[in-house]
Amino acid sequence: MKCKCHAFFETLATKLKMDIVEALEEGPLSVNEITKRVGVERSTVSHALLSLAECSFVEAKENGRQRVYSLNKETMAPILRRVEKHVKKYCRRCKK
Amino acid sequence: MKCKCHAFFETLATKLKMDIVEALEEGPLSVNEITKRVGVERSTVSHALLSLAECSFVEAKENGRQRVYSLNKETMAPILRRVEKHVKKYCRRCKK
DNA sequence: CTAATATATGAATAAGAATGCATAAAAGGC
DNA sequence: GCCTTTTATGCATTCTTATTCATATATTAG
Repeated sequence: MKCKCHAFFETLATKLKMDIVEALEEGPLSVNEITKRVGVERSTVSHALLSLAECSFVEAKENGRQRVYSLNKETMAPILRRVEKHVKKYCRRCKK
Repeated sequence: MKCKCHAFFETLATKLKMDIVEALEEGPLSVNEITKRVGVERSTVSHALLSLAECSFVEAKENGRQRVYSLNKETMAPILRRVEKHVKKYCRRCKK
């Protein structure tokens, strides 16, 4: 990497944000719907979504007073596949 | 992802650890050599290397009193390529 | 225009993790 | 066996970041 963008990984480095990413793998969701699934404060979800959006991991579409977020699958899908592969092969904790 | 392994990203989420990864992209290095390149305490590098090794991002080989670390390219190479692609396309900060 | 719903923003706190120092352990040279 | 080199470990401190609360903004309904 030319660009020392550890920010890429920082942005994904919490359970909440990965929970959000996983929720969005199924399809676009509003902030409210996401909040219901991940079980934390709405404002917390907002903060997380904004940081994910800043790095273009998710994208927001206005829909009336709702904001519907969807995953940047172009980037995320292949990376998540790779991660899963690695975890399956190497991670002692995770493969339980 | 079935496995909620945000630990995957946590482990890569600091400048130091990414500096180490980048140094190792060229080829295996001892702790000392790595330390020279990244410009922090040796023990700090040790700590970072251990956490990288725990997640199998790097691997250590004993060589006398040295420990030579090398990158798990199988996992890291494709992921780093993807990250670079994403950054080039989306990251405003990073593409300067 | 007022009330209600949906989301974002800012500031304070709390939590967690990185870093560095001091020390230990392991290996090799003399 | 002792000293030197290399790396690791444990603990204390310092940073950083996530989270929450309180508040603001925006949109729609009535």
